[in-house]
Amino acid sequence: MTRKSVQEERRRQILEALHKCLLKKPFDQTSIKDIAAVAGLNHGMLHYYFKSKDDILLNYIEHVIERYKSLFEEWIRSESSTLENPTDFLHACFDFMVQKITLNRDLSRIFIEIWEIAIYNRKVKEKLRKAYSEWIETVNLAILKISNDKKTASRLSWGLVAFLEGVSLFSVILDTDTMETEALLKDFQKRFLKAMIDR
Amino acid sequence: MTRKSVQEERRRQILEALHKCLLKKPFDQTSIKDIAAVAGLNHGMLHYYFKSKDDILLNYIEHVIERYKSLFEEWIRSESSTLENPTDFLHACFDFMVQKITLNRDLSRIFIEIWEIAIYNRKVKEKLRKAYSEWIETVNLAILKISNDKKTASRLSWGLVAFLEGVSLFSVILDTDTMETEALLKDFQKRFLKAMIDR
Amino acid sequence: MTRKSVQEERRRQILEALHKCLLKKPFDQTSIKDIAAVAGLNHGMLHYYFKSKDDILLNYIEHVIERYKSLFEEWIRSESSTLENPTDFLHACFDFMVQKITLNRDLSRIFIEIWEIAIYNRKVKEKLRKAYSEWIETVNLAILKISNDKKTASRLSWGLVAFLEGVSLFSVILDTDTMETEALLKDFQKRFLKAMIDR
Amino acid sequence: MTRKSVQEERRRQILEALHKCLLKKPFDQTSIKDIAAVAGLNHGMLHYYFKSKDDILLNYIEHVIERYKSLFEEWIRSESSTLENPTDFLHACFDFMVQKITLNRDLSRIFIEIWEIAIYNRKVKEKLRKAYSEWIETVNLAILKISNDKKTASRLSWGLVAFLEGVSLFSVILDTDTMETEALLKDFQKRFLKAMIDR
DNA sequence: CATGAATGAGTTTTCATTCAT
DNA sequence: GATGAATGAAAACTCATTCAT
Repeated sequence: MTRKSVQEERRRQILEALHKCLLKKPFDQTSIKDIAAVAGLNHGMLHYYFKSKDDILLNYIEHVIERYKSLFEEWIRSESSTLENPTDFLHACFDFMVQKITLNRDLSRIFIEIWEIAIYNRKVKEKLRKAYSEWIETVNLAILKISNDKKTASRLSWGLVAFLEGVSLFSVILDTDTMETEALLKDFQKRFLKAMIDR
Repeated sequence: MTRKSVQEERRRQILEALHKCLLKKPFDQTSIKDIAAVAGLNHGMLHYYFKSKDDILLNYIEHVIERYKSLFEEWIRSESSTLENPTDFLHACFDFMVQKITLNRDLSRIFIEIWEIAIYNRKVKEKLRKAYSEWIETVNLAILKISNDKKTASRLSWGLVAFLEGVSLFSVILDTDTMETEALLKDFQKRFLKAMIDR
Repeated sequence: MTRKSVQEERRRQILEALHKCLLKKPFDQTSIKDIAAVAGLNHGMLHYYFKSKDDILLNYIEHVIERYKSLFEEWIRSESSTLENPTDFLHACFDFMVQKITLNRDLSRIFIEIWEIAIYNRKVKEKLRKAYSEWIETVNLAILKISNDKKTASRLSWGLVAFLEGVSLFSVILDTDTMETEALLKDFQKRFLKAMIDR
Repeated sequence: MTRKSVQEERRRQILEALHKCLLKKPFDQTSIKDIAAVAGLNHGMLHYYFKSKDDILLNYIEHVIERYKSLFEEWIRSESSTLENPTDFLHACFDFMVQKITLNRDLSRIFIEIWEIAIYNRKVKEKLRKAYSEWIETVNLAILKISNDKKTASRLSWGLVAFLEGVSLFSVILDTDTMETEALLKDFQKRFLKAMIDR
């Protein structure tokens, strides 16, 4: 492994360790030593690879966002050819988002943590805003393929993503059964998404 | 002022100070001294009136939830007589929730903080779950007055509240213009709520 | 009750409350409020009746010492007439000390606390020294009635009281069964005390 | 210096600092910062090397007990060969205990502190009980070599150690001159120990 | 006399960060 | 590149004491 890649590997190790830590404790209550222990590294190393504890957080958030963004992009690339029908694509898109994001409990927990951080941290907020904007825009583009009402498409995409995040929040806070949440979303998809788009 | 009322006054002062603090910093980064300074009290007093920092938080959350619950109940009491038509009532109910809760930015910020705390704190989670369950149930009852499909009503109320919380989240995270958010919600109300209910 | 006696009554209440507290926690870990709660008084009153927390302690120690001193003196007064035989008196004296002091577990615990305080507190040490000196002198006088060897009598009394305090310590630290401790002391009395004195 | 030895060195430094502190102030009034100052360390280090203030105390007590236990064991190993006569051994044993323990004023002060702590602290009490039991047993074995009466040997050893601890207490509380205490103990040894054993 | 609100110094403990080895 | 010792700031919490009512 090249020197560069060792560095990258270590950095990823650390970010993944933070991920595991965040499933147990909020960031503020997670110490550098906690993360180091989970990463199997000496805590001094974390300061070698990152400027500060906050720097680790910032990189972690970027990392999570990137991961899901590329997952999405990859999926689009692989599916767009097979799903040429815009309506089918929109449905598949909804399915993907629901399965990979909304119903992913660990991810939901992590994002609630990230939302909170964003509220008080300008940099994190900016990253988050950008990520959500892109997500909404992707949905918007899919909707625009079957609807010419720009205003409606814009609001619909915004509202749809907001709805999914609300569902993700509730599934965690209310400990809703995943099957029931899924059924609810399917129901929603059948009735509303269809109705809306078919307008 | 009587002894009793000094006690109550001080406790309220402290909870309100925490409220102001939470608009600036997350709870974990808010020290007892910070709260005391905002409340204009000696920090020792906070331990005189509350068992611990956590006790302040728990009381604060209860206080916020109670405030909005009673606001809601009061509204229902004052409106239920004038809105005998179930559909009108449901719309008015939606309006109320949107205006007092969803579009209340400070409240939204505070709740994002509370969601995060709930993720890692059983007691807070329980309080939150109870509050949301009651809110959903209230909506459910309103829906049931115009629909006999229990399953649908249940999902609809759950989804509606989740949607509102998603919107509240996005309006804060994306810094969406309040007017636009309001318009979006009105749009939603016009198209979907109506459609759904009239089914 | 006169004003004076109310004062005295309150003071005694407080000292007795401290006594109860000391059976549970060391003085340093006993707060003024703890004592007040046990005494059934407002904690502010403790500062009205005593100069400071330390002042309560000093008065308490004096109080305990006085109580046992007067108990002893009273006993001597009541017994000295019936026990004219010096040897009988010495044995009765030993019995009294063993029963009232050495085997009194609560008292032993309290005195271990007082010893410790005395180590670091000149005033307490002085009080304690005086009390032990008087005790030893009392025993010395009893011994001198049956022995003319002043040096031996002096050492014997000193050693005897030291022994009793060592036994009291061990009965508490080693949780020795009281019956066994008593038997041991009886044994000691039979063999040594007798032997020594009869010399 | 190796890593390991730095650790050990620091820990010893801290325990010795506590020792010095305890000669001046009771443990409860000795702060972590006091100990750190005497040890010449940053107070944060004390929490690096020990879990808590209580952990320091527990280790200190163990350390003191171990030190005297091994001193004793070492002495026995070196003397047992030269003192084959059981009576001589018992006398030498008594001499050793008197010189190293009973007449050691600093040690006596420290132990009065430890007794007090033991009264309210189960762990400390257990350690102390074990140490005294072993000490008593050692004496018991020495006595059994010259006496076949098990019951008497057992009581004698218990009483002898209690006596020595009582003397140690009095020498500190009454500020008895060390020479006089020593003479008293020699006297005791001559008369009683001999008498007892020769029975 | 009695109350309990208020003060402020002091305590243990945690931790991000630095740095010599 | 590692390691772990060291620092120092800051946290929550306790409490003797004072004092207005």
